[in-house]
Amino acid sequence: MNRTDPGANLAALRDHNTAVVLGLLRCAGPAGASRAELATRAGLTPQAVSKITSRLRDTGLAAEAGRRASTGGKPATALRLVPGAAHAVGVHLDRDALTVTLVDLTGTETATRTAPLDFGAGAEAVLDAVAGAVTALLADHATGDVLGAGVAVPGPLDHRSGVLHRVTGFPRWDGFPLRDALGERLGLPVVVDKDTNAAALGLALRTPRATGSFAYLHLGTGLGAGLVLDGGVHRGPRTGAGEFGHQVVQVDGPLCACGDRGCLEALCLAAVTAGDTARAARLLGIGALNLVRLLDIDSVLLGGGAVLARPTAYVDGVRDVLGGAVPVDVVPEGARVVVGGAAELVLAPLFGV
Amino acid sequence: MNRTDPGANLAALRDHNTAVVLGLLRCAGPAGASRAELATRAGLTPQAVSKITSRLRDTGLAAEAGRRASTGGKPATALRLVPGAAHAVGVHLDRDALTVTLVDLTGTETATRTAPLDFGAGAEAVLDAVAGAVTALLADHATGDVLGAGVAVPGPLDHRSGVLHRVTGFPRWDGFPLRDALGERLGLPVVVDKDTNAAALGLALRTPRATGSFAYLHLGTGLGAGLVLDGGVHRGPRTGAGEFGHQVVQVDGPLCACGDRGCLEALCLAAVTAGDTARAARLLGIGALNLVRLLDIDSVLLGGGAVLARPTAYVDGVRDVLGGAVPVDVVPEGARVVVGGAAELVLAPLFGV
DNA sequence: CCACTTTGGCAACACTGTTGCAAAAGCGCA
DNA sequence: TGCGCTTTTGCAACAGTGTTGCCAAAGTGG
Repeated sequence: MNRTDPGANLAALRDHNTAVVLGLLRCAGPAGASRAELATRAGLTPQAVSKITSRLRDTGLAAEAGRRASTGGKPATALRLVPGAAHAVGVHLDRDALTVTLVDLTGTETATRTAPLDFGAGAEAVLDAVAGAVTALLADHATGDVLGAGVAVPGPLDHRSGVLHRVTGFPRWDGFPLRDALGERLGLPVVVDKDTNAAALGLALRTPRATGSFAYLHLGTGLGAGLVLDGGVHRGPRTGAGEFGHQVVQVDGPLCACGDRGCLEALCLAAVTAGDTARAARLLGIGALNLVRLLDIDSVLLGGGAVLARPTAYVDGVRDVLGGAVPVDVVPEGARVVVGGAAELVLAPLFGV
Repeated sequence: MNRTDPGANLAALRDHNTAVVLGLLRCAGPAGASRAELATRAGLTPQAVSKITSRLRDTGLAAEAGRRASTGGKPATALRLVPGAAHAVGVHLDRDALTVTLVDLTGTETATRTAPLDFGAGAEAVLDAVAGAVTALLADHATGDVLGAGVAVPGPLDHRSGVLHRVTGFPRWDGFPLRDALGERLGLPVVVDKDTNAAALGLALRTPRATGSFAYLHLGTGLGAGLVLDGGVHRGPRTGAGEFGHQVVQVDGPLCACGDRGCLEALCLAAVTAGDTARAARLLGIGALNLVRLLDIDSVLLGGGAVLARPTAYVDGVRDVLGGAVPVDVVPEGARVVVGGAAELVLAPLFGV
């Protein structure tokens, strides 16, 4: 038996409950929620919620927001997050583009910039570009409290240490300590994760009534997945989870770049290249079906360049294979889901995710 | 964002820490562990551990077990679980056999009975058989404290409500409330789960230094999996996770009983029937590789009738496909892993699993 | 105008793990 | 043998959590 969750003390208890309340407040949105509502939803007593929200108001993270209509007694006082109380930077490093964004405590994007990028130019050049873009973004929209920067990168890496592994096609990045290097440049705490995981995290926090488990399938220059199980991103012990594209769906099929045969990614991308969207969508659906059956997830969300170019075709094709077992949709934010999710890497701990 | 883990109060904090300490004691085995060791491992202060273990000694769950050798100071007092302080019953309902077992607090099997069973005979007959076997088992090995009975069943069901879904080939069981019906007969709390989940849980608790994530692959009359992610059994919202056998690995392949084409189970079982163990093992390995890549798990354990009949052939075949990515082994307990795991369904909450 | 309901705060409380200090019990060296 | 040192454990007082009991505030509905 492993012990990943060790003993907890009173401070941990307080932080946990505070995160739960903050999460409920975030879900409630600008309309807010009353103390009594929070108590019911969190399973705490009203008094406990009163104490917790009192601390939050002292910190400035939450504030009262008017009265609700009465339901037969004293009208409730709505509490809501103060959006400007904290900010986070999101960075999306793609093969040919750099996107940076600034989000507030509620996850709303305040400002976004995009610039072309040559990811293959090496660490120094890319770090310069990122630092420049982030500094300019912060200068234009000066805010007091920037908690840190979340960075979404394609390819394998170690989430905890923030070190890149072998980024396919970019050997110069092998083993680069991105988190520490960028953290030093920016003078901010930095969190690094795979682009698919960032997107999945963003969706988990963003969707108003997100279900407990879902998969984000990203079909772009590659094919990968971000998995949210029981409300949290499943990264695996080595941040290697989500290798959705290299599942074998055709034993002894065509050779894939990874060396195996019949990988879903190879088949799917071949269909995309051939312009056979129907076949690509069907193959994507087969992979999704395998995943749904193995993990019993609640819904499937599609994204990535290929999907966003022909959204309805892919949604219909995948739905057709899944046969209504679970809902299928395209991510509402489109390509922005990744950079938004990157920023959420910084905010998520506040909400206990 | 979902809120599956709501607010916690002091009682929850105490229970959590108690479970952590009990889990560590169970890992320590008969040799036990000192208070200082427990404190380090749990991340608690020695005083907190002293208080917690004091409560455990009052309850009778733990006891002192002699002195350790000194390491330069006062020698430590070893604490260990009292095996007989609590017992649990495990029931394994298979298509043609019934196995019941009695385990103590440490998960050690005290007594086991096996009898032939006609699962298709319907609920009443099977319940009679189970009740008879359990009563006889308890009469022979009278112990004071039996916490409950865990039941492992093949086929889909709802773990939380204990209601069976459609058990393949046995329509008479559709929608049967097994947990409540058996609970009433036995006069004990009953927990129901899929056989593969029970096995995985047993392995998670049993293995001395279990890694955080692994998969138990069961190749018998069907092909299924039990998944342990981050130390806990992943069942999915509807207890539907682990449908490992119906992943498509051959697009447009041969028809499977489930209606799809190219399912791993159909291909694998065909190879088993044809006596082509090498092919069956290779196919199993391909499925395992898909799973390892998707979830980044630490190890793969094989079980089930077909595997246990030719263990080395399967282990070698699967290892060959996985290429050393993760360790592969056959479950040490053999077929008993399921009934042992069934009993652990009852004990697991004590240890916070 | 008066019950009644609902919301939320104040004060006292019970219980958690924590801190400070001391005793117990061994080792090692003079 | 005596002394200092280390390590383990316990007692007592403490800080801080959520809880309970009670009550004021502020609406609705008769």
